[in-house]
Amino acid sequence: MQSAELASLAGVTVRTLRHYHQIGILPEPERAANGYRRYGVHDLIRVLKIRRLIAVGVPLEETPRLLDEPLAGGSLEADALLDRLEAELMSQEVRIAAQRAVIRRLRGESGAPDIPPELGRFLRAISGIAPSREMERIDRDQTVLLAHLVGESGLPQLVGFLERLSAPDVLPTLTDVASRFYHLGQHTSEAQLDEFVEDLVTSLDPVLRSLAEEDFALDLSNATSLLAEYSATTLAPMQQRALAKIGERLDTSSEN
Amino acid sequence: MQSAELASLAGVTVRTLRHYHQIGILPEPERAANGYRRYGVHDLIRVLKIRRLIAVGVPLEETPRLLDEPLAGGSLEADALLDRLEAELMSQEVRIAAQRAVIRRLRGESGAPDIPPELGRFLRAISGIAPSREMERIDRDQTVLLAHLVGESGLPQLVGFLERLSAPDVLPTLTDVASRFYHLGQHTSEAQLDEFVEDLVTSLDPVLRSLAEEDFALDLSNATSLLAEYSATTLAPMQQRALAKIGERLDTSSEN
DNA sequence: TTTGACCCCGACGCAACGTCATGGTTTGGA
DNA sequence: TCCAAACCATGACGTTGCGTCGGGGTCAAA
Repeated sequence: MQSAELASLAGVTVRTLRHYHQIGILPEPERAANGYRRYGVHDLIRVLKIRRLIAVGVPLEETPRLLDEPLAGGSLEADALLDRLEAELMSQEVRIAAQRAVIRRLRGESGAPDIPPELGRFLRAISGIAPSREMERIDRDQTVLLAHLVGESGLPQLVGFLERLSAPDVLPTLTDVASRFYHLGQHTSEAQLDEFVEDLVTSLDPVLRSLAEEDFALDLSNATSLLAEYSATTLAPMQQRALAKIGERLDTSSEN
Repeated sequence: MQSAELASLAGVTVRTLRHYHQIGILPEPERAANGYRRYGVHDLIRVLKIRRLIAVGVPLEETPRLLDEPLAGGSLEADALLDRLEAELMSQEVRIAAQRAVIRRLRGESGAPDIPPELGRFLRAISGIAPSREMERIDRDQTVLLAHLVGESGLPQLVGFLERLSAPDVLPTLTDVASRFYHLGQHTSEAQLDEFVEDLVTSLDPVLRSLAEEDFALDLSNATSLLAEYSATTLAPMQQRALAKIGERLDTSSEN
């Protein structure tokens, strides 16, 4: 037999045989006068065994241990091996299941694949009123950031928070406020800015208070600098001023 | 932010950031006077998005396509992407299920991991009478070879064949014959050899005939040379002679 | 004698980083 | 004030199981 014949008999490629020679798990056979390798049936058997082992997940380098001395109390070692292999498979299955869960939820929410699936529907609820794709992107970026900063444990809280904000009784107010926020810009007068802040606080403050009472407390204390940096680098100056004023108002009103 | 800070915030290693720079999916930020990279919150967001994508199975190189233009009719592309990802996961699950099935059967049969699990119990049935580990190994090797040569489609046939041979009414005869075959050697006289062949044919011929009638026809025609080579290189001369004689006897007796 | 179809060896490529090796910078504490 | 610890940087090799060139000999049939 020469290489191609052995390869086709064993169901592998010639390159595979060469690889097995290189890493030393398949002994080099004798050569013919022209330098060609001449394989025998024992080489075929060896390759077949190797393939059986990799089929159950054994790494190539470990195959010699199992092939060259499978007799000496092999049962124990074999059991341990099977345990290791199955543990590996189980962990892979867990990973795959998690990935599929995410994919399914992404499908259900029809969201982009780079946002947390739990928040997709809230984003969709607001995306309609964003006046530009740029604004949409900003919302999404901020969502990604927030979702990560609150951590896995904070995610349900965040979801509850957004659920409250997108409830039928609040949503119209919210979209109105958001739309006005989007359109803040250089053309906005000082009076208009103050009016916006006033409207926002009076319309949303009750909701925020009720949320605070319901223990929806998200701890973002060690993330404020990041969020501040985000605003500073992405929002229009007028929008930043609005945020600052809102912050002041909420601080003073919560001191009561 | 410098590297370590961004890395810990994003839940990755510094090396990972460097890798993302190298393959161009994360833009190099500006440097401080000392050459250190100075990251901003947008870099953090970018890394977080990348991590979300790889978490669902997107290869790193494809992330820019999804991150830099997720808005233009993205829904279609996103759906196709999810389809691809899920298909990939499904194929992995199939592979894993197959591997686990093999492992489970190996556990059940408690066989070595390099033999087909379906044949493990037959091997065990004979392994007890093999007079040496060498003989055991030969049996196992031959089994591996045979199982591969008959192919996936032939395996059930082979199993049926062996089932018949290891049925309670035949097994004692078989073990007796096998044991005598194992012990053939230089010390065996010509008369003893002939006697063995005779005994074997008379005791097993009926079984073989009944199997032949039941359509247990295994086509090994294009494998005879391999099997012959195997015998020639592993069996004792006397054992080879026995096989040859058995072959002759069966040929002539089947001509009837 | 010219194709194909074999054979050989050597070496790079892949995916997503881990892990040195080597050297500069900054900072808090003895 | 000086040192150790903890940052930062670049560069390069290692991992897994082969696929895929590139360059060059060998052997059969046409």
